[in-house]
Amino acid sequence: MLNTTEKLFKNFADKNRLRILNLLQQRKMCVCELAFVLQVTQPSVSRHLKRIKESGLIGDEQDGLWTNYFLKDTPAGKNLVSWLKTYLRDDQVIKADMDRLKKVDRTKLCCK
Amino acid sequence: MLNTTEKLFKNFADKNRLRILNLLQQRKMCVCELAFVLQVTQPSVSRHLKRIKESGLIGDEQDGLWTNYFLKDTPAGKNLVSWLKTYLRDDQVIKADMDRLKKVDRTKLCCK
DNA sequence: AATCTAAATAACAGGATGGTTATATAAATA
DNA sequence: TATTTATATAACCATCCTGTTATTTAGATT
Repeated sequence: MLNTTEKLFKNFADKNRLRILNLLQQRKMCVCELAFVLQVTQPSVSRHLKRIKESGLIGDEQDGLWTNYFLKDTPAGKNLVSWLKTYLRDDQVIKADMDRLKKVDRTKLCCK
Repeated sequence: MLNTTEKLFKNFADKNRLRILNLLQQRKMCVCELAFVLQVTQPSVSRHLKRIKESGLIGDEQDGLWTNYFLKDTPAGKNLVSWLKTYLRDDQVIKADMDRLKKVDRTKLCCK
């Protein structure tokens, strides 16, 4: 319980994971889309996703070669994530993420 | 903003800081009381408190030789901490903390 | 002024974290 | 079946984290 809570909050204790959670609130996304929006490497995103998934906050589903990650409907998590959305709305980095999110096209991304 | 949020959540991303925040919700406490209840060393508690204080969640006041730490009334923090209280209520470690909290007597503690 | 004592700080060790590049895996397609 | 491609994993490195013990600081007391 204490351990679960610690793990839950660890998800929110990193800038890039906050950005990922904020993005997944908009829509499900694959790894290469997230890597593009965050502007970090694909393995880095993969590892963040793995961690968040282990705490039960997100799930994934296969879509051909792509793996879509999405927010799960957890009692504790959803509240925190939706709180995030409003709280970070005016942040410059978050805004820039949202802009890139609109432009992203998964068919033109990744290792090509 | 993103940085502030990251720092805020880092406070909650450690077991002992969760315990400290939970305890401070009961009453203001000095360092040696916290060290006794958590059963860790005084310098360890001092450093945790310093970190939490830097994020603005807690404040401190002098009381003779003692330094009392207390939860501050911050918009973001208070919500999270009160959520903590109910969420962790049934945890064994937290319960044991509460028991020790009742027994603690600062006049008989510390390096003596 | 000298001495106690609660708290802060310094210094250290072991382990976690987060980024990178290189490589392996597995689904889709030729 | 061979190849392509999105993702996962491994290996490495620098940094941070958290606990410890030893020491310093500063408020009280004698």
